[in-house]
Amino acid sequence: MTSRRDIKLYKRLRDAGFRPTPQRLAVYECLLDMARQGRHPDVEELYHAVRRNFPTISRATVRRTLDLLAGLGLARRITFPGDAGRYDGDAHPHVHLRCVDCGTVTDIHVPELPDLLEVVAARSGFLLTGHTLVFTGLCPGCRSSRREAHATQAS
Amino acid sequence: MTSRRDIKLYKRLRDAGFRPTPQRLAVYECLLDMARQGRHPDVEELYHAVRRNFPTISRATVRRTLDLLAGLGLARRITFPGDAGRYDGDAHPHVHLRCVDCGTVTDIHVPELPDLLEVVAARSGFLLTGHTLVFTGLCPGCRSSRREAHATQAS
DNA sequence: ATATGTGCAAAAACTTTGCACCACG
DNA sequence: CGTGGTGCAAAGTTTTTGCACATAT
Repeated sequence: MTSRRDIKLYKRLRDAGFRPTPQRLAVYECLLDMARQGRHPDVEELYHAVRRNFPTISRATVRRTLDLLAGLGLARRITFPGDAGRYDGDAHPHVHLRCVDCGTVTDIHVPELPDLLEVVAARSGFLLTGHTLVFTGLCPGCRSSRREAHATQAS
Repeated sequence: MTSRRDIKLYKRLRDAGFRPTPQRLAVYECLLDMARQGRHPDVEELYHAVRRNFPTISRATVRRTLDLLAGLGLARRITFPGDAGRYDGDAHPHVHLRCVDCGTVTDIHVPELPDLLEVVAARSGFLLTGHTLVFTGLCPGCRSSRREAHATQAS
């Protein structure tokens, strides 16, 4: 299970004074897999996913590892109102879009984002270290199904 | 306590088929007061604040009212990783800055935001209805105190 | 050896929900 | 009257914490 990709984490952990335990590598591996599929798991989902390859891991370790990864900048924690905390293995600055109807979360990389970051940093005097940018609305699919619904019941 | 400002809420509620109860007006009033001071209370804080003028109100009503206001677009719910949900009485699109050291949350209105909204909408096909934009980092104050700390302990 | 990390389970924190009573329309 | 709203308390979720055992340096 341990792939080439884990080497990055291995070194990163050592450099930061943490131990590259199998649990941590497994959680990271799993998180990256899900990110590649555009999935943003919560602790429970990740726990079950990791468990398939690492049957003895505990929820607490999954959570602690995720927070550790987030602290190292290797993962990002995103919170949506009315939802458990989720984690994204894609650490590059990007925006999350959440459909209020079907609940799916989509990643979108906008080229204007770095500019916005600079503007915010300049205007605030903050030293920026992270961000959580969530837009909510109706996804294309739910827009059309909602139109149909209206057309059917109303006038 | 009921001020001119509540008239807006009064009509808004009626129009949407909800009753303009004293509790709702009181919560809204209080939320706006805090927003004017740049504060972003959670349910508990708001509960105690409203209680001073409305001693019988319950936490549940505060929460239900806040969610109602958020649904009407009169308030905004913001969630920060590792923190209870907070509410902002300023419903205009703006960005939140949170200091990871002292925890304070600052509002910042950036003129580039509408542009970003448009780009996101265009690129995604979403019908955007809301957003939660949180940047995290070190505020100017904590930047300097951290420098001092380093200067003292390290080399 | 010793500082770190893990797993389990208990505790805490936050949010939602059911229900009896009240009030406006 | 009936629908919608409130207050209280219980139940449900999610997250944090304490502690004994295991592990890597």
